[in-house]
Amino acid sequence: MATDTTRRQPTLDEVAARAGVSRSAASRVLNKAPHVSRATRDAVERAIKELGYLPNRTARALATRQTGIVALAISHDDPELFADPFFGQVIVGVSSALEETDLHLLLCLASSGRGRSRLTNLLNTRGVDGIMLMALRGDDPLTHIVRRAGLPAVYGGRPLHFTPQWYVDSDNLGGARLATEHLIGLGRTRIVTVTGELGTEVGAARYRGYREAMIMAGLTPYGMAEGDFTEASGATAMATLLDDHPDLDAVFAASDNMAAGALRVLSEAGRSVPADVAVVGFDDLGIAERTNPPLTTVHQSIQSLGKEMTRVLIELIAGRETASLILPTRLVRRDSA
Amino acid sequence: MATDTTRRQPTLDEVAARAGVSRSAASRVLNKAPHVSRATRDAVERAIKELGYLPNRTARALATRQTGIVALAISHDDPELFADPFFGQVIVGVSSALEETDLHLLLCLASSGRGRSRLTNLLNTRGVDGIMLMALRGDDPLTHIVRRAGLPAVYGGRPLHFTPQWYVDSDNLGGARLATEHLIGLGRTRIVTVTGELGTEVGAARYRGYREAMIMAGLTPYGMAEGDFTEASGATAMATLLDDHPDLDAVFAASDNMAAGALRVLSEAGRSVPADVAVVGFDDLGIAERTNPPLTTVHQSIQSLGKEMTRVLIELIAGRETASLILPTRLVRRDSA
DNA sequence: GTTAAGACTGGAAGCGCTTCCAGGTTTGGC
DNA sequence: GCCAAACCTGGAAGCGCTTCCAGTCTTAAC
Repeated sequence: MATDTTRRQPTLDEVAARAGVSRSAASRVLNKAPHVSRATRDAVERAIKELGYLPNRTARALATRQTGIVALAISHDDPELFADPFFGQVIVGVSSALEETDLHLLLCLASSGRGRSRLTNLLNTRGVDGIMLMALRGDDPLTHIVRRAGLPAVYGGRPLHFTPQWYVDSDNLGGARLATEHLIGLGRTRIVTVTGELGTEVGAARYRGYREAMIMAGLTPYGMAEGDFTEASGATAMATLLDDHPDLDAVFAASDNMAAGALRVLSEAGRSVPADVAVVGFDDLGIAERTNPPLTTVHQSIQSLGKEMTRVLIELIAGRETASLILPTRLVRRDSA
Repeated sequence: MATDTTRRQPTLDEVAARAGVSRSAASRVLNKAPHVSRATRDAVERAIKELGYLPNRTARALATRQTGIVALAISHDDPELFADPFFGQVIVGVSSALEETDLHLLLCLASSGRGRSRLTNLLNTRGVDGIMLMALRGDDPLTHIVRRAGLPAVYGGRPLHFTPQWYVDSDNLGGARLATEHLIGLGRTRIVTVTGELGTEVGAARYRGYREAMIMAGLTPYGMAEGDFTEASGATAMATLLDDHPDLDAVFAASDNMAAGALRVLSEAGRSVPADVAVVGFDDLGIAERTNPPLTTVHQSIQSLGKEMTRVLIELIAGRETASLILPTRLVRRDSA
């Protein structure tokens, strides 16, 4: 069914023959290896041009044991959540870093068991040169699989209870502290927090940041309710908090989505933001500008996260020295606090 | 730098040796080829298990001339727009269709010239078995590149002025007609439209649907303004339309984003929705539920689009017969109309 | 008891590239 | 003018798998 314009690509042998040199010589000029005379180089290059030769990726991969492909694996229970702009940003970052290399990006949605086993197989059959992992739960089997495969691996974010050798993460702790300190600086004292899932490192770190800031300011953490980063969970959590602490005067939500939910509940409860209650979110991924009022939030650059992960992975693959890193976050002031 | 657990994977030769058969025999059981005796099969399978053998992807690819990888290329001027949930949905759809096969997904963001040349190279070096293309402008050079590569290719949406042999598209024309007819059914007669870019097939088709519905109902298209599918452009267009046709009583926006912009402008202009002006959008990708009031819109399933594209591509690669298709759209009634 | 049609099997030739090695040519320092 | 060191070169051996082919061995029909 495929169109038949598939004229067989010329091979290196044909190039060599046309240039009147051996295949090894041709290969050498192809790879810009040393020990090639000017004459040979010219002849081969001309032959390449005339034949429109392009090296076959697979053959080269077999000989060099390098596929030229890196995987980005996203592990999540619910594939739907992949539609979150978050992942789009990661991909944009990764792609931009890859653009200067001749590595390509293989995307693996490893949500189901099937997806995970496909990924395992991909790694064990040496289908990729390295892998980037995102959104892992603490006990994700993927961590073992990856470790066992013995492939260069970089984590985006750190799983809870396991710090991988190489990772890139946002400064969740610092960001949460920033947010809380901002609220404190506004004179608020009855500050509550809507946390993300505490079973994830992100959720836990942002909660820790809140607590640390409160305690360092001599305040006692005033109240908390756990959400799961979604808008709906933010609304539920906010409702609970209003019940338990009717006199709260500020809330730090560990995600913009949850902050949006909180904002809605607050407005329904007749509290005005920021007059009665100041609100700060976390992420700054678009939605923050569209809430009412626009959300003061902690900005993290997800594109940079993707870009840096990729950079680290490239170094790893090249066998060069590199290091994990934590990317800074910063407060973006809008109207909600 | 890579962890050293990389114990070299056993090869098929080793499996054959251990099973006491030839490599060809081993290969045959691996590929479930006929003409293998029970004894041979058992011996090989045991050896495979004992050695933990897994075939090397690259070697197999070289021998079969099949990489087991398909590309999804997204061409867009602005890589940022990739963060739109739209693409996430496509990917979820593609992944789910791929899950039952042993094909993997290579993602190419071909926005820049560099990205495009990387893609060209990937195709010409036989790096993938087939390709899916999305978001092409009418004159995108990618169409030529792909055609020349002579690889199975499936388009998601049709470029303007060029109907590819294989594509999967949403029924934009029908959807727009549905939306407009709904407005007409509500008794509105001064219906305007905010179009998407008319230089794209989607934009043009949705505009055509609006016109056809109007004319078939004996109404004259009441006014139009071109946007580019974004919220900002929708706001601008709406402002223009209000200026030109102060008495309009309904608007069909060719995307939910633009509808959201229109909604904002209408509310600022003191028009109440749907009482004064009824509004219908297009896409139904999440934002429609969050506008104020919630948006009546035309639903299209982007996940299905991705899934179907993949299905068609798989058939193409397998050399089986298949066909392009147009996916139905349907009206989702909420509060704006 | 033949014999022809199948069922198996292993050898060998690929797939298209890289890279080691040994031999042959140049260099340049003295 | 001599010799070691450096430079070039092509042959050949891989990389790990599939597949064609020509044999050998069964089977079963007559």
